[in-house]
Amino acid sequence: MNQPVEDNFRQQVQQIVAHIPFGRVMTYGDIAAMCGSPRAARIVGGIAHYGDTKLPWHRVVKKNGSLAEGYPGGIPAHEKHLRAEGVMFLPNGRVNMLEAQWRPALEGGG
DNA sequence: CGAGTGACCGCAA
DNA sequence: ATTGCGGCCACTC
Repeated sequence: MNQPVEDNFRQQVQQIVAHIPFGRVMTYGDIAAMCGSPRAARIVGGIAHYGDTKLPWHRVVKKNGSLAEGYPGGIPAHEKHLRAEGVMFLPNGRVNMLEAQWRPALEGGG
């Protein structure tokens, strides 16, 4: 249960992002924190740009619920992809962090 | 190997 | 709600 992935930061990021369930979203800061560096939020974004582009990065949003700007296609595209998964959006153009934000800790408690 | 960069975050006015 | 500034850490050229 304890893989030596501690040396691979992006390995974890990609791992987590690849485990984000359908119709859910995660924040850069949270993902970074899960990797051990809560201050590496921007690095998570960087990995999204340099790392494996085959991952569902569109399920990753900012802490305030807004979408990423450097997304391939722009926020308009990022939004569409999320909406395509059933993610609810607010009238201000942000994601409903109350329903979409994924909570891995609740997956085992319900 | 060295220096710069970035799909961010938090605080203050 | 908006604007301005620093920090932080891994990745790339």
